Amino acid sequence: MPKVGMQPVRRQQLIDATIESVAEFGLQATTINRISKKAGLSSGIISHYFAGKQGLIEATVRYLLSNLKKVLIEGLTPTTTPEQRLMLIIEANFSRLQQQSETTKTWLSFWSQSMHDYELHRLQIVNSRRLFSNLACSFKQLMSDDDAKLAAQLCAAMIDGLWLRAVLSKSDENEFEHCECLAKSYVNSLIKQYGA
Amino acid sequence: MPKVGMQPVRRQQLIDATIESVAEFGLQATTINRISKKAGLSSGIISHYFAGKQGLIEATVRYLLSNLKKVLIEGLTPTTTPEQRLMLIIEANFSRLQQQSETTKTWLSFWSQSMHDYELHRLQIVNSRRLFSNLACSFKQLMSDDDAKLAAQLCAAMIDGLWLRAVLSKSDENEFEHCECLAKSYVNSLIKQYGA
Amino acid sequence: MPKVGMQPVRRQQLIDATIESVAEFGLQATTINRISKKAGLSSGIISHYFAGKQGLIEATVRYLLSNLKKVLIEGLTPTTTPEQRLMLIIEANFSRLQQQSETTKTWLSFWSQSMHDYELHRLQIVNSRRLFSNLACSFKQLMSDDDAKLAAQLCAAMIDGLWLRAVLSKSDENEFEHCECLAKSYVNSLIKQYGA
Amino acid sequence: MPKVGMQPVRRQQLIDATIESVAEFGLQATTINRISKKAGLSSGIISHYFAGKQGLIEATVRYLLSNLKKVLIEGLTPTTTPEQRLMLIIEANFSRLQQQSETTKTWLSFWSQSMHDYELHRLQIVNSRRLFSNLACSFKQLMSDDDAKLAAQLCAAMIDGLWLRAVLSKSDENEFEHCECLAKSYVNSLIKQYGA
DNA sequence: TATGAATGAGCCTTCATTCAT
DNA sequence: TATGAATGAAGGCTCATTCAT
Repeated sequence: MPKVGMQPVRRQQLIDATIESVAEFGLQATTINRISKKAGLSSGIISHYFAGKQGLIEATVRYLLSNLKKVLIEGLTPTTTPEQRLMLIIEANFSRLQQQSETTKTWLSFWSQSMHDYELHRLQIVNSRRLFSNLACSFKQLMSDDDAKLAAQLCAAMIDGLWLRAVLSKSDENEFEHCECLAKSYVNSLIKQYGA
Repeated sequence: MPKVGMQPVRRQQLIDATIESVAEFGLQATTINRISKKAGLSSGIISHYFAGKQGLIEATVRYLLSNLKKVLIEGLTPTTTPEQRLMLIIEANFSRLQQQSETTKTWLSFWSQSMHDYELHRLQIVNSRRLFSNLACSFKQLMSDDDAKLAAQLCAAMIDGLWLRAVLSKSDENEFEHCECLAKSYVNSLIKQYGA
Repeated sequence: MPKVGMQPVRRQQLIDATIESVAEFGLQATTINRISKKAGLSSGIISHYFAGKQGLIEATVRYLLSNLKKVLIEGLTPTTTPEQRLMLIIEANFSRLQQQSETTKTWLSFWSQSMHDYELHRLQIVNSRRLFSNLACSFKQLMSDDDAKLAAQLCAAMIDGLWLRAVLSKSDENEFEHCECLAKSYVNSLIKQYGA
Repeated sequence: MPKVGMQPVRRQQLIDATIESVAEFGLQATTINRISKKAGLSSGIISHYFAGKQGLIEATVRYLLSNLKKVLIEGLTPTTTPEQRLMLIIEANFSRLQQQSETTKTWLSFWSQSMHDYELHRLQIVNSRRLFSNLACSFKQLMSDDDAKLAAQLCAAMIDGLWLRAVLSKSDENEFEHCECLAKSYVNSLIKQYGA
C-alpha cells in the first residue's frame, strides 16, 4: 500500500526486525530475507531504504547507541547527585534488557563484528568513550581527577564484564538484576576507596 | 603421498590456520578455502579430519581452552601461595596475546557465536566455570567461603571486562599489559577488602 | 501539478535522456531509474508514456531514424545535383556526431540488440533499405541501373564500415571527419569507375 | 565425475556454450545459468574456472580472436603471393560463419559492449590493428607505402561494412558469400587503382 | 498528470560438501 | 592419506513493473 511519508515508519520496522533477527539467529545467520519477512515487507525494500544490508546493520547499531543515550538523558534531573548519576549509568547499561529483551544479545554480535568492520568499530569506540567519559565526569565530583579516571576505567570494565557474563550465560532476568546489583555495589566501593 | 601418522600433524596445522583466519577475517568470513590455503593443504582435508567446518571450529575452541588450562598448570609449583596463584590466573588470561597475537580476537568471535551454537555455548560455559572455580578456590584460602565466591565473581567479571576493552580497542600490547596490571591490583584490593 | 499538453514535452525529455544514458553506460546498463533521473522525472512516468522500458527504447530508435531522415530532406534543394545528393547522404550519416555527440555510440548498441529483438530489427532493416535506396536513386542518374545498384551496395557498406571503425576507435571528431572524407572520395571513385 | 586434467576441456566447453548463448540470446540475456546449462555443467563451475562471468566473456573473446589468427596462419604457404594473401584475409574474416555459424552474431555483441568495457575495448583494438596491419603489409608489396596504408584503411572498412550488413540482415550463407565476393573484387579494384 | 513506495523474480557470486581418483 | 573438480543451495543486490495517492 504505497503511501507518502512512510520512510521513517519503514526504517524503524526494518531496524526492529534486524534487532530481533540478530538476537535470534546471530549476525551471521541474519539474512535480508529473514529481516524482511520479520518486518512483513519485501526483501527489495532494504536496499531501497538503506542501500543494502550493510547500511541497515549500521543504522541498527546507531539506533541502539542513540537509545542508550536517550535512556541516560531522560533519567537526569537538575537535582541528580553524582552518586545517583553513576547508578543511572549502570541502570541504563543493564536495563537494555528490560526495554527489549533481544537487544542484549544483539550488542555482542555487533561488538564481535566490529573487529573486522571499520564503521562498526568506529561506532563501538564512540560508545566505549562515552561510557568512560560519563563515568569519569561523575567520579570527578567525588575524588581527585586522577583517581576519577582510574575509577572510571575500572568501573567501565566491571560493567562490561558483568554484562558480558550475564549475556553469555543466557541467564534469565534475575542474573541481570544480580549483575546490576554487583555493579552498583562496586561503584560504592570505588567511591569509598578513593572518595575524599 | 600418503603417509601414516599424519593425523595429529594435519589436525594442528588446520587448527592453527583456523585461529589465524578467524583473527584476520572474523568467523563469518572464515571459509574452509581460506583455512586450507593458509594451512597449505586442500579443502577436502577438512572434512576428512574434522567431518566438516563445524567440527574444525569446535576443535579449535577446545584447543584454545586446553591451552589456557595448560598455561595455568605449568605455572604451578608445590610452593605457590594463593596470592601467587591468583596472579598466575590473571597472567594466563592476558598472556594469550603474547603466545599468539591472533588468539585474542579469535576468542571474542567464538564467544559471540556461542550464543547461537549449542556446542560452542557448552564450551564457553566450561571455560567460564573453570575461571570462577580457579579464582574461588584461591580466594577461599584467604577469606570466608561466601566472600570468596563474591570475590571470584567480581574478579572474573573484571578480568573479562578489562580483556574485552583491550581487545575491542584494537590496541597494542601496552594496553594489554596495562589491563593486566589493573586486574592484578584489583585482586589485591579484593584481598585487602575481604581478607581476614 | 497536473498540466495538460505535457505529453510531447515529457516524451522528448525521456527520449533525450535515453540517448544520453545508452551512450554513457550502454544499453545493458541503462535502467529506467537512470533514464528518469537524467530526465529529472520519476520512474513511473516511463510506463505512463511508453508502457514500459521496451516502448521507450523503440521510440528512441524511431526518433533517431526520423532525425536522420530529416537532416537529409532539409539539405535538399530543387537544384541539388546527384553528386551533391550523394555527398549530402554521407554528411547526414557522419554528422550525427556533430548534432549530438552521444548519438553515435547509441546506434551501435541498438544495432547489436536488433539481432535479438524483433521490433528493433524491423527498424534497422528500414534504415538499411533507406540508405541503399537513397544511394541507388542518386547513382542511377549517373550510371546504368545495375551498376548503380552495385555502387549503392558498396557505398553503403563503406559508409557503415568507416562509421563503425570511427565509433569503435573511441576517437575524437577528427577521426570522424577523416572517415567522412574517405567516404566522399570513395563515392567519387565509384562515379569515375562506373559513370558513363 | 571428478577427474584430473579436466581444466582445458571444461574451459572449452564453457567458451563454446558462451558463444552459442550470446549468438542465440545476445550478450545481455546470456546468464551463467544459461551458459552452464548449455554446457551441461553446474553454474558454480564458471566461477571456478574463470573467476566469474566477466572472466568467461573475456576468455571467449580471446578465443575468437586467436581462432581468427589461426585460420589466417594456416592458410599461408611459402609461395603465397600478396594478392593471394589479401584474398586469404578476406576469407578468414568471412569464413567465421562456416566454422561455427553462431560466431558472427557473437562478434557484434562483443563489439557493441566494448564501448563500455575496458578489457573488451582493448581486445577489439588489437583485432582492428591486426586486420589493418595484415592488409597494409600485403598492399605494400603492390604499391607505394602511402597508397598501401590508404588502401588498407579502405579495405578494412569495406570488410567490416560488408560483414556488418551481412550479420544485421540475418541473411543466409548466400549473403555472406555474396559479400565475400564483393570484398574480393574491391581488393582487386584497389590494386588496379593504386598498383604500380 | 505525476509520483515514488513496494514488490519479487532473476541475476551473479560464494561456499560447505561430496567424491572419484 | 590427500586432492581438487564439481555441485547446488543460499546469499545480497538490481531492476522493470505496479499502483495508491
